[in-house]
Amino acid sequence: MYSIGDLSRRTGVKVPTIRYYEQMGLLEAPERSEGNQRRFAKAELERLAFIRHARDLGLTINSIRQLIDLSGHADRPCADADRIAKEQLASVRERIAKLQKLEEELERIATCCTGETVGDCYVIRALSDHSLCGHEH
Amino acid sequence: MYSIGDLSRRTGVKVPTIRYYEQMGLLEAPERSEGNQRRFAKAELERLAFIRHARDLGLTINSIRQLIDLSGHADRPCADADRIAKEQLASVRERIAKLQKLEEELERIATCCTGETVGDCYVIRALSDHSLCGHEH
DNA sequence: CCTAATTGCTCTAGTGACTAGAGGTTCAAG
DNA sequence: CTTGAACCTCTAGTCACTAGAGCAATTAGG
Repeated sequence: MYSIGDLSRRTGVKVPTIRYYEQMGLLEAPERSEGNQRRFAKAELERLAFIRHARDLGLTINSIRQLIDLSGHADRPCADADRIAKEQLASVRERIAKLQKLEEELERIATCCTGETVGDCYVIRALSDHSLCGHEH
Repeated sequence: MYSIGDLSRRTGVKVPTIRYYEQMGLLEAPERSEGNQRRFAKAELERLAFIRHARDLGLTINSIRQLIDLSGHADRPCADADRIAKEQLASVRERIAKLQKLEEELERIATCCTGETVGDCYVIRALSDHSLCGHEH
């Protein structure tokens, strides 16, 4: 039996966040001590590690809830789990592509500033004048 | 003089978002018609385009406010503007690096699922068992 | 000039995934 | 038995919007 603090130390998930996950239905309401404090079993530790991992991978609370529901039915086809992972992958790739465009543009903006005062600062001019951009966005 | 809808159409910023920016102090409170509707001058159109551009580049409202304050003092050294742009560039690069790690891992997870049912689904096992990961995170 | 459709107004509340704080209770070590 | 850390619940705040209610003003057509 782990206290909420134990769980937090073992998974790296902060204490209020664990309570939040419980509230959101990702963790089931655990047993309580006589004094009403949470006491978690090993299964809950593992589930929290799962949640942590999935969050690190950028899955939303909702996606994680779906996966947890899924994993409760070991007999179902895993196409859904596969789909969630693939969707996540697609969204990550999209975000990367978008950020790389920004990187390019910021690079140009941030390295070309030769002015001495704000009046002729390239950063501010570039932000004001879209036409200085390398490409559309 | 532009109505809020004109401004919205010209900049691509939604009407409620324009009001939100005003509330946040990014746009100054504009003149009003006799019937209390906002009437924007050209300067405000330009400022909104600036804001839009900066938001597209991922700058926070706070950073944008700083840049706007800065641009009001054309005589100041532009080191601050430069710093904001560089910080933004660094944060974008960080985000890209992080996402690329996720991409790698999701790729592995999403493409290796050969199981037919959730019981032996690689996606769910990989999320449960951190040790299946290619690298630390 | 009148009417209807569109656009505008303010205000409140909701989103996601937490985080912070108040004000109180329980637990474990010494 | 005391003390201080850890725990409890509840509310509110974060960021950058978005949605909706319930009205008022504007504009285009007839």
